[in-house]
This record gives sequence, C-alpha cells and structure tokens, in this order.
Amino acid sequence: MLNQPQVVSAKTRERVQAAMKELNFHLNPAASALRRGHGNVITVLAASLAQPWYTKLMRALKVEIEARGFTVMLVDLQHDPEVLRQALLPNSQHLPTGMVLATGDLLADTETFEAIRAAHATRPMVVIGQHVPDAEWPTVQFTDEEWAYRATREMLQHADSVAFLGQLEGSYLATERLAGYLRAVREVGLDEERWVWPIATRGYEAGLEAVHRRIDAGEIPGAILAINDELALGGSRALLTRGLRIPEDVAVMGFGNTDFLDYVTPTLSSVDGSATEAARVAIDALWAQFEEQPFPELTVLERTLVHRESTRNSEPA
Amino acid sequence: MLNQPQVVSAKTRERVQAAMKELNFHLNPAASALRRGHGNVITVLAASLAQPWYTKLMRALKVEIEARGFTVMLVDLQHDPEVLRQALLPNSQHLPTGMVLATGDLLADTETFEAIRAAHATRPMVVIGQHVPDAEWPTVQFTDEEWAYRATREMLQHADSVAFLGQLEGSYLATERLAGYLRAVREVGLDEERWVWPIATRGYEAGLEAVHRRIDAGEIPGAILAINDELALGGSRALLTRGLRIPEDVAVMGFGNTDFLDYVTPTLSSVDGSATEAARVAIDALWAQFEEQPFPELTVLERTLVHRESTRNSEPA
DNA sequence: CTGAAAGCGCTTACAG
DNA sequence: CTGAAAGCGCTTACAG
Repeated sequence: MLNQPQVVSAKTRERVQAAMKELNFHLNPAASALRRGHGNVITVLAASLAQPWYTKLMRALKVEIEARGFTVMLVDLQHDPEVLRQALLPNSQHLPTGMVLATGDLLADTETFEAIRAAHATRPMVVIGQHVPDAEWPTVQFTDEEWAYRATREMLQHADSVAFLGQLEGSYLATERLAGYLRAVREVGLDEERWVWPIATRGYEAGLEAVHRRIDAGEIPGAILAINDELALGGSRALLTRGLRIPEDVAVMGFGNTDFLDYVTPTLSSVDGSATEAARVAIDALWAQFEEQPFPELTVLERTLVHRESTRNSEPA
Repeated sequence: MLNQPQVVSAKTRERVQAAMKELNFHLNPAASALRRGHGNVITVLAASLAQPWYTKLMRALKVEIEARGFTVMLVDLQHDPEVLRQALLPNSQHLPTGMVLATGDLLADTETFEAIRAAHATRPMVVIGQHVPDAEWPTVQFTDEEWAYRATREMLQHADSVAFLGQLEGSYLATERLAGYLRAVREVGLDEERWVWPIATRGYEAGLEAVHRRIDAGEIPGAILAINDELALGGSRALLTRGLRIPEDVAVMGFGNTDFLDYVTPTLSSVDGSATEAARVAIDALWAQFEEQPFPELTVLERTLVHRESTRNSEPA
C-alpha cells in the first residue's frame, strides 16, 4: 500500500496515513533498498571540489538527480587515480544504483579503464568530459579541441604569439586543448613548441608561478590561452605585478567561464560550456540505462567564446 | 567472522577471504545497515555550495569523516529554510547516523528550531556557525562579533569612516558581524547608522551593485568591511570601475580568507578562520555522541586578520 | 479490497 | 573454533 496507494480504498488509505503521522513513522530506507535490490543514491565522482567548474557542474547534476527523486553522494577525487579506483570498488558503495564520473584526468590508461569497466558491469554509469575508446558507457563531452583552436586563431588576429598555459601530463582535457592550440599555431606557420608552457598543478598559484618564470626568462607572448580560469587569473596576477598591461601587452583567455570572471580587474575572457546542458544529457543517459532503453554513446556539446576586458575584441564585430 | 576476523582460525580466514576474492563478493551495505540499525553515512548540510568558504569547510569535514571510515552525503541548502526543513525529515535520510549542519542563516526561529530538535532526537548532530539558545546539540563557532569589531577598529586608524557591506535579514553571521562593527563605530563616536549597507544576496554581483548604488548617491567611505570575500571582490570591482583607488581612496576587507584573494588585483585582505580546526572540533563532538561520551556544548574558535594590498597596513607593525 | 507470509543479505547470539 | 538459526524492516506475490 505504501508504494501503490491507489490499490486500497480511500478510507483505509487515510486511516493508515493518519496513523503514520501520529506515530511519527517513516520508512527505513536501508530496508527498502535491501528488498528492492537498489537504493536511491547516485554517486557523483568529481575531479576536484577546489575547482569552480566542477562546483558549477555538481550543482547542475544535483538539480537533475533530485528532480528524479534520487539523492546525490559526492566524492572528491582530488585528481588522484587511486582515490578514483577506491571509489569504484563495489564495497565502498551503497547499493549499485548509478554513478556519474566527471573528470578531465586521463581515463584511458589500462588500470583505470579496467576499474571503470568492472564498476559499470555492476551498475549504470555515465562519464562527463572525455570519450574513452572502447567505452561501454555513455559519454558527454565538449568540443575542446575545436574551441581551443578557435580561441587561439582569434587571439592570433591581435597578437603575433599566443602561449598555451597548461601542458599537463595525465590530463585528457589539457591534451585536447593543446591539440587545438597546436593546430591553430601550425596553420599560421608559427613555431609549435616555443610557447607551450607546462604547469605543475591546476590552481591559481601554478598559473602565477609559471608566468613569473617565463617573464624571468624574457619570454613574453602577445596573448595567453589557459586551460582553466584559475590559471588565467594566477597568470594575470603575474603579468600585472610585472607591470605588463592586459590586454594591451598580453591578452588572456581561460576555460570554464566561472563565476568570478566578471568581478576581477581586468575582467577575464573565457571559453564557456554549459554545465546545465551537460548535466541534463548525462542524467538522461543514466536513466535510459535504468530503464534499459538505448542511449547515445557519445554526446558532443558546443562551446562559446565569452569576451571580456582581457581580450582585445571584447566588442565582437 | 567478517566483522571480527580474529575469532576464526588463520586457515579458515584465508580460505574465506580467497573465496570472497574469487567470487568478487562484497558486503551489501543496505543489509548491514538494516541489521546494525545504522549506516555509515554522515549527512553534511551546507548553507551554499556556491560560496567558497563552505567549499573549504566541506573539504575539511570530508577529511575528518572519512578518516573515521564513514562517507559523506552533501546537501546544498541554498540558504533556503524550506530545503533545510525537508532535509531534516527522517524519511529523506538514510538510517540515522549523524548530521553536520553548517550555516550562517538564522536557526533560532521557532519553526527551524523545532525541526532541528526533532532531527536531533533521532540521531547525533553538530552545528557549525552559530549557537542557538537552548540548543541540546554541540555548537562550533567563530568569534565573529569580536573580530568584526577588531577589523573595524583597525581600519578606523587609517580612515575616518568604515562602511559595513552586508546587512542581511535572517543571517546570524551578518548580524553578529554587524554588532561588532557597531560596537567599534560607537566607541569612536561615529554615526552608527550612516555607513551600514544592506545587500540583496551574498554573491559577487550583490557587492558590485550595492557599492555602485552608494557611489551614485555620493557616499564614499574611507574603508569597507564586507561580510564575505565575494562581496568584497564585487565591491572592489565597483570602486575600481568608478576610478577609486584601493586602498588609497577606499580600503577593503572581507571575511573567510578564501583561495582567490592572493590572485586578484589588488589582493584582498580578509578575516580568517580555520576550516580545518572547525571541522576537527565538530566531528569530535559528533563522535562523542555516538560513543555516548560528554561533549563540549559550545566551542568558540579564534580568528585572525590577514592583511593584503587592499588595506593600508599590509605590513603589520 | 485486505491480510498474512516469504525473503532481500546481512549480524549476532547460541548450540555444538 | 565452527555452523545453523533468528531477525533487522521493508516489498511483493499470493490467498482469501
């Protein structure tokens, strides 16, 4: 009766509901989960809670998941493949209901790939951020190579060199964006290697340090494309403290279009991608698996360039 | 045997463990929870995931909770009392294991207070951020009134007026900080009401708007104390776009000492409080309840002033 | 439409 | 030290 209230008569139903209220009775979710064979929790594995983009995505995912009557369990992977593998083990989970894996860290290496395969054998799953060859799960990702290419080409209209702030081993996203950057640089006949800047980590401080080091070495490009907004802000700070003007001396563009960009000085341009849309498509694909419906193997979402003060063409033609 | 491996002989133990591995067997957590009477999930209710301070606190809480072998379920309250009340209902929870409530929104009003009381009757609980009179649960909070007072006094050494950016109804934290500000202003004999600025919400945009409005009205103080770092950044942006210099014309200080303050220009001063320490004390008090040990009813943690470019005495004497 | 019974997968107390 | 049994609180199939 509790799960199909319409099968009993209205009178009985009301009597039961009154009694439930009076006795302050509530279903025991562990017992329900045991009997049904699954709980109502979706685990979201996010690359890092310290990065604003994942916070943004996380909130969008919560909206979609809660709209379906499920709750979210959030795991902060901290960019550590070992944390991911642990999180994927069945015993660290609640009953296998579903998982969302959102990370830009490379998943195609053998060990991680096998861990995901094993986890996916037990429960529905969706990956946001990267398509792994031979994946059996649905993937949602952005057109990163393409938009890194476009951002670079556009910056090259106003600058004779563009640095890529964000070469990072083990990062799928950094590698995709680097590929787009290199394609653009190659097309205009510039030296491909010259302005590729590696970073130590993904945070503000790493951006600050990398740019300081290059200025010390006398290498000052006409523009910088950073793989995220934190690096863009850290890099900007380094430029400003060294007396360089943004965008007059060096233009700056990040990735992610996170909240703070409109409030820093100068405001920062960024390559945007809709967290809301990514979340919607991903959760649709997850639910299709619950219902044993077909799902799109790969969904590719477009991006847009958002110009602010840190790039020269903040007034698009 | 699974829960007390030492009671069986080494040979049997190994045989069982080998079989578990071979069959890829894992305990069903719902069944364990049902039998034991409680699960291993701590629910963390945070005021807003959009605010960097709560992200910081959340990460510290996860560390403490996971160190004890429990997992974290995160709920974003979005500053909505209705969401809080829903989250406190027993049926929206897993088995009653424990809850951490971290919010600066006023809890002392009758309805919310009753909801917390009812939830606390079912399970251990700890509140971070505010002491509610007659609370039966442990509370961890910072010395907000005191440090708002000290920050204001210090800014008054270099400015003849300090504005308070953050009057906000329904916020315990805003009210505490306003009280400290007013005490400082009163002590030096200034008009108490004149520089108290209300805000519409807690984000960057609200800070920007509030400050623009005041500049339009010709009200320019010598310094601004904001109740969080987002408002401080939004407010700074407004000052800079109107040609005001920070700190020469207007000094700025926020609350929370979040990540980005060292990378914006000018870097922003802030009143710090240790999220790590708050998390440690809170989870200790939660576990004391599990073990039916006594716990401190109220723990008050100190704060510190962190000076950066946006205040005049960035080199403390 | 209603009520009683079986069983989900564990944990624990108990008998051997 | 080992094995078999009871029971946590639900859901669902079935008998009345």
